[in-house]
Amino acid sequence: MIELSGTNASAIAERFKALGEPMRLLLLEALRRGECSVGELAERTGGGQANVSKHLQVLLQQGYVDRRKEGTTSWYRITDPQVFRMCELVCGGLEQELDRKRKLLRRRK
Amino acid sequence: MIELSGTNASAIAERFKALGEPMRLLLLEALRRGECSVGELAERTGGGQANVSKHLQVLLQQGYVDRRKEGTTSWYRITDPQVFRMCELVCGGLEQELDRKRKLLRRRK
DNA sequence: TTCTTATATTACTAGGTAGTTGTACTTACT
DNA sequence: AGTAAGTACAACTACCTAGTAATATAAGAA
Repeated sequence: MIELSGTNASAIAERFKALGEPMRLLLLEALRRGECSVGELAERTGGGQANVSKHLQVLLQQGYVDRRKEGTTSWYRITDPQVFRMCELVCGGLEQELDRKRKLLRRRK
Repeated sequence: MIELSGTNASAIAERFKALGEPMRLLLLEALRRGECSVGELAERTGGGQANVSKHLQVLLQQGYVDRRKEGTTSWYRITDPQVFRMCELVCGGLEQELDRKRKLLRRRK
């Protein structure tokens, strides 16, 4: 088991950081339906081609997505659906956090 | 249920980004044992007082930790242990990723 | 009050990164 | 060969942020 301390903290932080960007989350969400090309990902997310390609490299390096080349097009797909389990956890935390802040606002009235 | 798209992507990314920093992961790990003051957290992590304090503000804002003031000292504690579930998931992914890269290296020999 | 302790905040610097533009590369087609 | 399409990459800019040093704030002790 990898411990959350010392040298490993950097590697683990890198993996979290890769998810800490709205565009990359949108790309993962778009890939949820299945394999997709760079061009179509750019369309779905509304991002520029070069930018989408660059973000995909980050996700690829961290192993969140995999790539398959066919002719001139690159097909990307989710490597490990566990990513979405993490998103659910962080969404749950987000809901709790929103509730907490709503209560604080109510208390101030 | 919060959807991973549109406006929410930014809020979710913020929560991931808060975990995408080695020092903040070290702080969470240090807090795993229980409530702790800023000074002791600085000692345990080897960070400067100002830096530790600033990182704690980020974790506080994202709701990962909670604060209790007593005299001049601030006591921080983990709000939701689910954070560590996320760390386990990302650690699992990290191990898979390391395995994958080891295999790639072996194949090149 | 004055001094000390613990924490938060400000100002600053250096390094990192998202987004864009332009371009190179690769493959397929005619 | 030449052309077109799809992707990756390099250079650039603007912004963000981690870390540090200095200072501010607040509570308690002498």
